[in-house]
Amino acid sequence: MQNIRVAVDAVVFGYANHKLYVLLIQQKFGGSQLQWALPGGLVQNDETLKAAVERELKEETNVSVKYLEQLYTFGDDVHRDHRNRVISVAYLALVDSSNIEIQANTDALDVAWFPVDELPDLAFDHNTIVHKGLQRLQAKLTYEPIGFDLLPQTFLFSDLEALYTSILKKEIDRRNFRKKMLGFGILEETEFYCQQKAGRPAKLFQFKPAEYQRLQQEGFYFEIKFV
Amino acid sequence: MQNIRVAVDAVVFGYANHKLYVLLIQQKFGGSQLQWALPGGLVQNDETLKAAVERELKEETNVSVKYLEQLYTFGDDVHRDHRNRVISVAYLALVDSSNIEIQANTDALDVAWFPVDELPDLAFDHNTIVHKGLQRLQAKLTYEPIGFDLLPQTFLFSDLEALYTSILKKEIDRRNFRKKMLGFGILEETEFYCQQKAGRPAKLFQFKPAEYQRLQQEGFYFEIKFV
DNA sequence: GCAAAAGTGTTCGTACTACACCCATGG
DNA sequence: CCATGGGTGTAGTACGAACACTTTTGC
Repeated sequence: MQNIRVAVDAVVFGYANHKLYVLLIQQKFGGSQLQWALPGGLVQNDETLKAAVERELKEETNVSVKYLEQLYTFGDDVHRDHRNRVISVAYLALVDSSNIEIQANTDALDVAWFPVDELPDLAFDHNTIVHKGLQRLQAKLTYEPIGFDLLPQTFLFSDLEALYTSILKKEIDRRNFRKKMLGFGILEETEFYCQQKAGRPAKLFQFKPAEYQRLQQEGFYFEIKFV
Repeated sequence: MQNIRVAVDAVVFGYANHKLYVLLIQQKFGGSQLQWALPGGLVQNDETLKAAVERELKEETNVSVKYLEQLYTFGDDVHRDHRNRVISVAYLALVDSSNIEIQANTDALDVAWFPVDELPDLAFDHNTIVHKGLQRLQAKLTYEPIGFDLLPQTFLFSDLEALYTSILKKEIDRRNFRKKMLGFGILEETEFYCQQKAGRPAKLFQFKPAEYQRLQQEGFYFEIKFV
């Protein structure tokens, strides 16, 4: 008789201060040590996997995501939990973290953003899962315009550029980057300018998803490459 | 109480006659209509997901694969089976089908290769799974040298080319293709020639995985693009 | 000698790379 | 007037795209 539990976990990325962050929680019923973990939990009998992720995120962290895709299913750690074997379907989520109030909801003791480069030891195999999520994000950034899901609706070009360079850990020429991005025709200049920090005011841009879809159907491919 | 079963299914691709094939089985205890289905079955409590796939493939079809990767987890059809909900972790497998004797083993009534373009109605959501597998294969062909896992160890350049054009359904210039492929430096000319069918005899080539790995670590990227 | 498939080079255009100076604002 | 970050153009190069004839064999 099969005795395996099915869980979902979410790697939720946010971007701020020129750094990539992961959303972590401390579970109420953690037992032994209070380790940080990815938000997630068991799937209910009558809900889809995706619905389960969304429910857990709401219950535990109060975020709602801008982008969500299935990442990978981790099920090879046969003894991850000593009572029942658990396999975990991991999801990758992106949020505009500037626009979000996280809070520990009913099921979580605490919730916080951690810079992805400075993670503590996480529960179970969650470090592995985050790593896989980061790899996926890095790969997808180069061939799908998903970076915009980490930014506010209108954003500065310099932020977009910093997002790419910091997540991919590669340098890039500012002029070439701008030329290429604008060349796609999927960005729109707004009439607004940034409330300055210093220096010359910068135009705010926004991503045009509809235009991207249209172009895509014509055989257009988004692609940002670095040396 | 959670009541969900965990299964694995494999999309096994083979290549022959300039066509891509999928390996299908008819299950012994299919119940109602005898539909064709992907090889697969329930995961045992103490085996990894990958081991489960390999076991089922052996039990049902007697193939051993050259390439195996996790594809996607299908779990949103809450009523796929009316007694228990089942989620299925699908794997993508590639075999050198010229070198394989398939046979219905203990658990299968019948086993056969079907051209991927002429599939019957499959059990459950298996048509969807095959489709996803095909998409993944098409994508990976262009940025990883996995086409070789569908070919015999030594092969003709014309076969390699036909593999690409038929799976990706795009034309390509023979000279440019050859130039590019050889330019990578991951192929080796053997001293053998093809037993002719007609025309000028053709050299046999082989893939050098070790050389590919070496280059990869130096930052080399395999990439085959089409218009 | 002809049918069938294999093998091979060059030209052209495009797209990426590298690179440095001026601009607009706030303090 | 200076510090800060924003905005812009050009020249060189390398790579992909297009394209057609010769070679070797079997029959």
